[in-house]
Amino acid sequence: MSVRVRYAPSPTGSPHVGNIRTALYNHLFAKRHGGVNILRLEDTDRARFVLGCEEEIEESMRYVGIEWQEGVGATAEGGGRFGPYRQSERNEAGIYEPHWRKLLDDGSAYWAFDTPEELKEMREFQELNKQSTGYYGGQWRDATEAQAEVARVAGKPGVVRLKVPRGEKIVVEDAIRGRIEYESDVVDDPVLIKADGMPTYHFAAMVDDHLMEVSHIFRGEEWISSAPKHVVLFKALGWAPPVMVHLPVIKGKDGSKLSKRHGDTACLDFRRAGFMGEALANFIALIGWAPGGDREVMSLDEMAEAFDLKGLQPSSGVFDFDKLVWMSGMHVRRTDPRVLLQKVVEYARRPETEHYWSSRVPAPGEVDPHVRLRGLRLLAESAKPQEPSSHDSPAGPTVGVGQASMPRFTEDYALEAVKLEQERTSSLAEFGEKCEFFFVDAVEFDPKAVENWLHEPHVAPLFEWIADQIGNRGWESHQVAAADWEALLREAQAVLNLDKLGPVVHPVRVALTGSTAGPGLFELMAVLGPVRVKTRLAATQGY
RNA sequence: GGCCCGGUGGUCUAGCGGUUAGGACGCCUCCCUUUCAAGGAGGAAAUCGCGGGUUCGAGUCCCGUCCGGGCUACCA
Repeated sequence: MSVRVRYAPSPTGSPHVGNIRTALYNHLFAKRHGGVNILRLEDTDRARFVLGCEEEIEESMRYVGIEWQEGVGATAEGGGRFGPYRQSERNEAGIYEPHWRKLLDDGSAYWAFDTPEELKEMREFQELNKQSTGYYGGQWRDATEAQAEVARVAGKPGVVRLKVPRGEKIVVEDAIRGRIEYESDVVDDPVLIKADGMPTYHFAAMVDDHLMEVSHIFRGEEWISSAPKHVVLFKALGWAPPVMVHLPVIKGKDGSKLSKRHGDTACLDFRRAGFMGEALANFIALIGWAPGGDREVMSLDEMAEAFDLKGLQPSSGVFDFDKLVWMSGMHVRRTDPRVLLQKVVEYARRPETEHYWSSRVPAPGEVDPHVRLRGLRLLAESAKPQEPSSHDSPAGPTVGVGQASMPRFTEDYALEAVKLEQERTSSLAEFGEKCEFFFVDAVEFDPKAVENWLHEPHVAPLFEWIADQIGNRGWESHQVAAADWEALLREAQAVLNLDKLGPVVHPVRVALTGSTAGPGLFELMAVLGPVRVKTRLAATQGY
């Protein structure tokens, strides 16, 4: 049997991470078995339809790296040979009607004309008598065609309901949990066709799954209690049901269902926050799925190769943001620096990035979003293609003729900066504040760092000596390797008669970066270049 | 209320009748080191929700119970 799966969201809002995880599993499973992944839109509820969210669905999927070969947005002609793939269009095309007509004809379904008031009354009565609530027939389940005709002629709006057999056992086979049995007497008769002529999820989704030859249904756990209805429906239609896979929910840190309260929950929120799609995919895939062994950090391809229904979890999981950050860092480190720079620049240039951070109130201990944005902007700016230069030095070509003129920022310079920060950065956004000092004219100092390292008496003569040496050695006209910087600073240590390298390294670092933390000093100096080093050293006078 | 699903350290999980209950995040200590990370080595942290059984032996099987979640719409 060939694997055909579908992600079938309803366009009622931007997909959150739980939805996207379902979509991701579809993709992984399809890829694992060389099958087909379908994107189908369940837009049968006109009241809840949200304009523009179809794009958000596709964006979300592309962001985390989900591929689909068929359906809405697929490259195939018309989306594929089972189109259309929007249920509203399918209904218009008359795809569902013959099937519910057939159910009506053979007595598997019936017309019901209850008013909302009548239904409400029924429910209240049931609750009062501690019965299970639901529609178990009322006066319409066994009404004659003549009675139905009377109601129809009277202009009463009617719905088509499935006639769930009574006194039977309904067995649902769930791929994760196994066999689940239901007394058919507690399964109420679901509406198949609404009064407005639209099919409900129960009907449209199942008919489509069959027509589209779907082999496995991946969907949220909240569907599990509707599953018996679907089993009955398939049987009534004379079709074999697909394998059902009910996925556990993703909860927030406090154990409740993930919601706005928990911060970012929409998939695209994480793109705005600067997480690479693959990292998010890796992280959410592992809530509810264990690849076996001790594997955790995986690419999409690796996950697809390892994906197996057996690793799926029946219990719900908590979204642990800290672990996402860790996972994200692991992916940052795995990424080729050139690709990484490209991603950072792309991120920096996306308008939503600016919106996201500028409207954000920083949590205690969180970096100032404005510093982050400034760094991102500078990074993107420098990575702009410049007029061609003959030499591709990391320090970049110099502007003007004077010896001490400031080298311009180039893409290569940005690349070197990203390379140096790569292993200590855990998201695209973080490159903002991490790389900022590479690009600014005047470094912003951390008061504490200044206090600790710039007030030592040896600092002024140290900086002076280094500046002199840069001049004396004629370093300003070319780039200087990290090893040469190291040699210079070690010499400074000897000249100033310091017993450790620390008192040399730390003040210089503060002068150059404004901070006590960061990449290796010598490497960093090699990237900044002699001119900038000298300038920054001089700028600390007065501190 | 009714029906259904779930329950291994704070979190994600391995386990599938016999293990000192393993790994990962987070936390702590140490090493590496010019700082911060990363990396390496350790540590604290789970009587496997609880109570009964079955068994020589149970996280693993059975029953009960508690807690959490879902559904109970002409929403999906």
